Amino acid sequence: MPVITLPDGSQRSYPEPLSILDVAADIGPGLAKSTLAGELDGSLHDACDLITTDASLRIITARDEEGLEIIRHSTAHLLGQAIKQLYPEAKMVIGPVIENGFYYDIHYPPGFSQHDLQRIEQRMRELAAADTAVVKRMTPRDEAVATFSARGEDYKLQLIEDMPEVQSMGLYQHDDYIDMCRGPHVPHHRFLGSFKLTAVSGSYWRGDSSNEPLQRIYGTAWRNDKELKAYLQRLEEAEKRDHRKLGQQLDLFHFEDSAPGQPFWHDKGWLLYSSLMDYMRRKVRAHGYIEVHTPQVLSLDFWKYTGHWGKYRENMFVVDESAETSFALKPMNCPGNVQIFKQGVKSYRDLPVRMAEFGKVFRHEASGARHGLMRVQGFTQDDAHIFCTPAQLEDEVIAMCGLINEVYAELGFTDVKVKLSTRPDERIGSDADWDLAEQALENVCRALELDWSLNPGDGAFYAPKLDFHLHDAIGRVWQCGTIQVDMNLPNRLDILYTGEDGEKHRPHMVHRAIMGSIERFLGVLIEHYAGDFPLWLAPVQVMIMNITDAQQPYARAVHEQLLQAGIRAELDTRNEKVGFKIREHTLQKIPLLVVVGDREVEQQLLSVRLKQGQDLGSMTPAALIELIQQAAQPGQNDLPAFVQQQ
RNA sequence: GCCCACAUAGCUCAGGCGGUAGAGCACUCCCUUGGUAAGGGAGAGGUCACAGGUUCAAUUCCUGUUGUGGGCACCA
Repeated sequence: MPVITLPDGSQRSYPEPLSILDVAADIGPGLAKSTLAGELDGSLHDACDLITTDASLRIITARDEEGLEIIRHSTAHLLGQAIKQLYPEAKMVIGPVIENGFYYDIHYPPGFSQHDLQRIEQRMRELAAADTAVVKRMTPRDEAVATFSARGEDYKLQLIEDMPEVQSMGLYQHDDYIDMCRGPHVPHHRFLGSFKLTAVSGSYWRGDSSNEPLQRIYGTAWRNDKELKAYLQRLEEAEKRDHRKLGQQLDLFHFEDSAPGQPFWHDKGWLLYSSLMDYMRRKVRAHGYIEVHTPQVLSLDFWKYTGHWGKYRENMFVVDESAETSFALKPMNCPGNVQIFKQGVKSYRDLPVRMAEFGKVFRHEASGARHGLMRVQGFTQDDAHIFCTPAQLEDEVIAMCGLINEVYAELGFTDVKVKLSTRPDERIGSDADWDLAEQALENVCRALELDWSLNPGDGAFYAPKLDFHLHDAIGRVWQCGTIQVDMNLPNRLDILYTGEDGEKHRPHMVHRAIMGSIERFLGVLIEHYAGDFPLWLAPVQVMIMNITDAQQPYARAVHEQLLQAGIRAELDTRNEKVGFKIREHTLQKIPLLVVVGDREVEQQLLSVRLKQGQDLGSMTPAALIELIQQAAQPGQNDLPAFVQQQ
């Protein structure tokens, strides 16, 4: 005699158990037709599942987020069906839902080519159009084992072995295909159809590279073709702001075979790079840091002493290993900074020492890991190490969080989330130290009311950390800043300070980076701004164009004047029409375009327009200089709005 | 490191079932001196990533290497 409570609070009672779909049908035939599943007392169930007791029920349709996930999950099963028909020897592994779609891992040693993908997708379309019902059956364990044994699905059998406590599992069948799943799934294939297979790649059984390799096929799936199309368009948009593409188009940097994973910065890219570095230098000085600089190449003995050789030799570039004294390029700045701290005797009066180093480090990466500026082999970190007393620890971390958020806001990132990563299984140091360090970080998160969450087990092997995740202009997340409370390196490298009591004490050491790798951060910035940098970062801030040769002397004089004022101005005196010049420099995303013709020369004025097209009318060179100096400030990231306010 | 692709002019790309290649833009020169997103003409430009192999002949086919792209694994 179940009584069903619906989301609007209304109740319906029924004489005997009935399915979720039955309830939907009772509410209305339209709802029944679009029912995908139901949420019963907070957990998702298939539409065919019976309701035997009183419960609250929410019908899930494609409009719900859960509905979309169900569609994606079922499309993965559709992929499975197509694969098994076309490649009967393939063994299905797992097919989960991911952001925007799904994938399926498949054991199929010959591998799938792009051509296979098209073939599979074609078959999926045929299957989706065939108007097939999906039938769920809760199946006793031994029967499920028998089913998958008969079908040669070795991996499904292993998955069953992984859940010894489960006595019956949901098997979903459509036509000749059977898959095991927690569900729910769509009740019928008419809900499927707006999908596309997007990529094929490799993966590993249980995600472990020492296990056998698997094939993974990625797909995207949506409620309808309109959503699918919109998604594919979003992908195109993201492609347009790809930093590698923009780096080429805007002449910022290039890569070449002679230096894999190391950018050649062109003048415009280096202006960007320098602007960022200048900005950070000013910032850290203002926040009480000292800046140091340590050697690039240090002896292997030193790296053995610090422990890096033991742990990271695979990723270290070694110089002349056969020589009597071997050296390696530094992969990290911390040991060098510690060496500076160790010079002389430190008193508690000297602490905290906030030591910044814009140190260039080199890390040899696995061949498949490199990726434009996002993963390079030689890069500069905006690194710092804070040496402090235990009593100072939390305040120092609080100050760092303040600095980090200030920098992000000025760079145009307002949506910042923090993850507290705690001790991993493989680690060094005592549990007592880990307790202390983790507690300090958590205290800070609470005290500052950061938007934070726990990421258990994801800390570095030597320290727990706060990681800062930025959300960019198109919603992607980038992990950039990090704060790591390290109780281990001070021990290992034996650093000490003299306390108030005259005794030697061990300082705490906090590693911290805001941008992380400058190279990578520039990649993020390029994509965030789509190459449209705010005035204070734009490599070229102003382009001066003459209309005919007659204005060349005046244009040159104005150019000089702007350069003298410290403005990044360029001059275009080419024999081209002004419309042509404007088009080119607009495409080069130069914020301010200045035109000088006879009228301007006569009145000693400049005709100014914004990249976005607004005409700012005429102004004197001095007025333009003042405008730029006021607008080109960190944090001032919207020139049209700034101009509007003037 | 693993899976699947890719590498042709400065850039974006076409081409060829084996007979050393083409377009647009950029570049150089000429005409044009034009007021806010492409004025016109001519010219120059390539060891078809690199190394082997097959072949009378390889940019094209095969193998390997390097690099790049999408993922996996890794990421102090």
